[in-house]
Amino acid sequence: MKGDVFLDQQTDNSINAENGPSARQQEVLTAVLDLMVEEGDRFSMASVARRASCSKETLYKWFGDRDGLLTATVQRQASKVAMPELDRQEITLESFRRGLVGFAISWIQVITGDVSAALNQLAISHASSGKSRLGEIVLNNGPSEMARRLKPIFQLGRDAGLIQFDNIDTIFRSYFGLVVADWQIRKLLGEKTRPSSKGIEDTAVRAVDQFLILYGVNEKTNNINV
Amino acid sequence: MKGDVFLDQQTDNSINAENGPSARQQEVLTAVLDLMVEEGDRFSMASVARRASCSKETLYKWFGDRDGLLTATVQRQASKVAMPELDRQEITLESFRRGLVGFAISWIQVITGDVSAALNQLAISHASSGKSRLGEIVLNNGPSEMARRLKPIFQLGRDAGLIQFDNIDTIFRSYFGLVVADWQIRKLLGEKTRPSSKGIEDTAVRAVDQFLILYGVNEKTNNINV
DNA sequence: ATAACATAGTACCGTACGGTACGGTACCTT
DNA sequence: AAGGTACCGTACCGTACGGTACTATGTTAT
Repeated sequence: MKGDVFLDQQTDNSINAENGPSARQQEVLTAVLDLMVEEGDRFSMASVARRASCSKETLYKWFGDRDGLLTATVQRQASKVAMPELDRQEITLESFRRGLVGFAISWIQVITGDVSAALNQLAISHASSGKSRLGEIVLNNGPSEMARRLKPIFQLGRDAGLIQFDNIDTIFRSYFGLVVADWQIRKLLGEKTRPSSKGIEDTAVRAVDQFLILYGVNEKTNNINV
Repeated sequence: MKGDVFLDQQTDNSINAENGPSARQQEVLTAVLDLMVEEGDRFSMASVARRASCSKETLYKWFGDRDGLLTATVQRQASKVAMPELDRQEITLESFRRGLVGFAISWIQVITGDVSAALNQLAISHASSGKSRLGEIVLNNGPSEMARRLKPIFQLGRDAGLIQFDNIDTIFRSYFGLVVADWQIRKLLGEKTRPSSKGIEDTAVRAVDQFLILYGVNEKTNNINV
């Protein structure tokens, strides 16, 4: 009998809440990510088991069901996608600009990469039917995380007298738009041609130039937020 | 025998190439679109037949297979999504600005709407596994179509001495970024809160203001493209 | 040593769905 | 009236897949 407390002595093998997935479990998640990149959402649990050399039963014991497996993979990987960092020490206009350009370059590289695209595609597929929280997770680790990282930087820039703005959300949205532009949606819709490093760099430099025209104080009268 | 020309006298009931889908066929496609909005990609052929009050056999006779049905729906609908128009007659700075703002408002409304989101989500899901051309179709009717409509407008603006730029692709990308910003990706990832009309208007006005700062000639020294 | 447990491998079950076949009906043409 | 065509409704088939059960093989703890 399934619910019998005397027979039901199995220990709990699902992901450890505090330590996160074990080494072996992470191997499995890596395999899942590979399959995501290769086949989108169309891989089966059997194919995961095959790829990871584990049994299906183990998958279910560890992750509950398919959704749990996807969620664990996205959760682990979304935060792992090499996200740009900005050095808070530097504070001259030139170093500030350099920092923003570097951030922009990394960002464009990430969103036009296969891993990020696969995660977003999967999350978007699932978001449409509201069955899982993958969309939320990716949103939280993508755009929202970028906002979290950038906003303090903008504030530093303002404190240093380099830029000015009223609304932190608005300035973030401007930066987002100028940097990401249509790169992401084109990639998500399957456009094959990835931009060259040169193309990415040019876009980033131009985006930051424009951003500083709009919000920089050195560029005199141009700021509409005064 | 299947290929026997004498026995194989059936007429071709698939979509007429020159006239497009018949009225009845369009009814079916409308039902499919509704299901797309409601359930994403997870509706079955049986549910389509039920909703459209037609037989599955008819679906297959008309559209070949599930992919054909999806393609027909996306193809018909993607171009139908109420896309902003710009009046080419007016040519003063203020009317030019008004035109750009109106276009931006419509655009944001479209991409944050359920129909557009459903089409993009479906196309993105299918793009990941490269099995169908839905991504291409949506890309062609979305971003690429916007570019086709906007570029001549920009050229008009340049001819009228209102804006200046070197590269038509670059100026389009700037406009795209400032207007679309993160609205679309957030919607695609399932963010529930739709922006208010006021919020959309504000964004559009701000985007165009910034756009004109970057590219307008009246705004003096600010243009980096001189 | 031996008992308890974890895991790989595999067989199996139920179901959902894409696709096909067929009977019945309405309409159109001759 | 008779034949043909298009269509609806439904039953059916094969397959793929999520999920479960069972066995065999270590591995660890006592």
